[in-house]
Amino acid sequence: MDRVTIKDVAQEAGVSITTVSHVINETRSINPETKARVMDALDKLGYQPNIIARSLRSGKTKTIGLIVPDIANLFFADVARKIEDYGYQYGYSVILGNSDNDPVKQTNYINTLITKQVDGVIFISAGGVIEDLRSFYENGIPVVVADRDVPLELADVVLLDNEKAGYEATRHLLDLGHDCIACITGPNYVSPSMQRVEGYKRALTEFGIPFRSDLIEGGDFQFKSGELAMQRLLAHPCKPTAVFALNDMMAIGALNAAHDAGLSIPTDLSIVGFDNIELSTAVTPALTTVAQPIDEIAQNATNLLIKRMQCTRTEENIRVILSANLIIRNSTSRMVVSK
Amino acid sequence: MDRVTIKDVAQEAGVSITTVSHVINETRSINPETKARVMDALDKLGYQPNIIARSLRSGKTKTIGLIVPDIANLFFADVARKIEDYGYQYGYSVILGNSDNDPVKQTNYINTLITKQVDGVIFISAGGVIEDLRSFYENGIPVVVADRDVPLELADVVLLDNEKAGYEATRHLLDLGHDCIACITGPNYVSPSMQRVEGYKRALTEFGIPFRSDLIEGGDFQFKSGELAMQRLLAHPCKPTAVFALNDMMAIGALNAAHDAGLSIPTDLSIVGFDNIELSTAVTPALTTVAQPIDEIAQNATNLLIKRMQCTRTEENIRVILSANLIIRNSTSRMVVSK
DNA sequence: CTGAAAGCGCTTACAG
DNA sequence: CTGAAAGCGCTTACAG
Repeated sequence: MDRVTIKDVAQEAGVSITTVSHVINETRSINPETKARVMDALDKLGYQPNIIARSLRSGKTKTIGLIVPDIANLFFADVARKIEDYGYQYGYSVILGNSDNDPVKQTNYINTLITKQVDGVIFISAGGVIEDLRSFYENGIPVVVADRDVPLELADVVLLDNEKAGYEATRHLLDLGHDCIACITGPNYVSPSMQRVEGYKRALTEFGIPFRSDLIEGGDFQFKSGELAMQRLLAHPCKPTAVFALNDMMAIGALNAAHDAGLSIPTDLSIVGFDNIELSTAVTPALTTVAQPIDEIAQNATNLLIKRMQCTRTEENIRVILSANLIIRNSTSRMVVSK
Repeated sequence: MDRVTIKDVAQEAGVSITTVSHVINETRSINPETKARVMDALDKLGYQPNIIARSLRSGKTKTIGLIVPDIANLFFADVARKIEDYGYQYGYSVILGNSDNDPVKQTNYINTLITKQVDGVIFISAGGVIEDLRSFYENGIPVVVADRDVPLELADVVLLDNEKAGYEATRHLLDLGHDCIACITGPNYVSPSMQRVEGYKRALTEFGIPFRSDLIEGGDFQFKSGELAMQRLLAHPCKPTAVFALNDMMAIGALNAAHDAGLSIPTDLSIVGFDNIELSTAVTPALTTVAQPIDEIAQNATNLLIKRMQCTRTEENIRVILSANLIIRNSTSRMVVSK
């Protein structure tokens, strides 16, 4: 039950630990017979390297930290899953930190990850005191900022073109003839929310429709907030005939509020979501939504980080901007000029 | 930018590293003045212990592994979040492994966690070759099995009384007058699914209703499977008036299939789910469901594991069986004796 | 082609 | 009350 060490193997094979180490790591050429003896010993004793010792020596832990704002948001769950997959492919484990949209928890995680000596971090901000990120920098830990931009130029960044995506979603509703389009936003200190709203405004302007701030309802990207926002909108004098919710979770909340109010979707109200989580096809009606390229986000973030960790990239920080993709399903339809 | 070590601190304070170590860990009494000097040096240099070195020495990594079958299932996402919280409280980080219901990935993760030398593991099985668990045992890594039972008595176990929960859910439908009650199950090699079905059968028997295997549809605990199962049930000659889906994700899928088929819930069809994920209140109608005590599950699992890791418990393995709690919402109603 | 030894940064018997 | 030194399990210059 006691762990087998390189020393045991050396003894078994009758060679030095140096040789065993070189056999294991293939770091120098070894007499084939010696090598075979070592291999046998390795096998016989069931040697497993102690990576703690290896880490101490190399200064690398082969571990990356991932901080997400809300793991119960299926979008982040998906992103986390993909990042884990890609990390695994390159031999990295992922320590997941769920900041729960709480800047204090976020700070705690940042400190934990530093203490744990992760080799790198993928960071999806919950907002708050982003100065914390500087600690990574000061500890020489590379960071890739994903999904939500952060006003500190200390990291590579992988983002969506949220402005364009917001524009296209709104444009879709405008093309269907809607002219009273509400918007349920995320927290306004979060860059994707702000930028999608910018896109929304641009589309309105293009169609000569004045922007009305009273058609903007603030949510927090969770179900409940979408439901509550929709309820407020339903009480609005200018009954909106369409709603652009800045994520699917809130769109689903809005859908329910509308159902509860006896509206039929999309006849009485068109709804567009954002993210294209799996659930968006599972609700009724299936949600028209803006698909995020989750796989690309995860892949780019992981790749950039790995390059930094392995120092194959030491140049300037890079900004990757990806494109979203409107998916038209059954929650939107041409405005009915009824009543 | 170079890490500050205990040696730097010793030099700064003009003492030995032994003394610094003892100050840090409060492991022996130190002359107050010396102590103050060391504290100052610690502070001034911003010393952070290198936990890798500490781990190498102590053989402990203060890390626990958590293996879940599907992180995109909100139930597991919630469990994971809670376990992480509790672990954090005791100074443990959590490495999350998502087996994706894939026995091969599960085996991979098991090996990764062993390699990473986690101090303990909380294991929610995806089924498959559970013999893998033995490797933890052989490496002296304590395991707590949660949610899904495993036919190996090598670990403490935290489970729900699934039979009783299944009974109560079915009983609720029977009390409402339903007598043709379908059941959408999970994979049948997974203990909670089997046991909930047992409870379902017992309730039927108690009401003198013969069990009909053609009213059982197999799913995989994901949305889509609930939807597909419901579609099959709708084509069933004996139109069931009620469905017991063994988790909320499938219940929501079933809800949609029913909506799509033009049924109104609960008038035409009652649906009971299982888990009480947040989403169950966000769909329309809100789901009657069996609430799992997620917090208790997480807390018990974490506590048992911590005791094992700290060797404060060395006795026989323990089995904690928790109770679920039926929550009646709007997706179930008295059977209408119509048509 | 191979080995003895230093060193990664800690903790902790051992000695005084 | 304090310190010198061994040792955790590796990797890797250095030497031959």
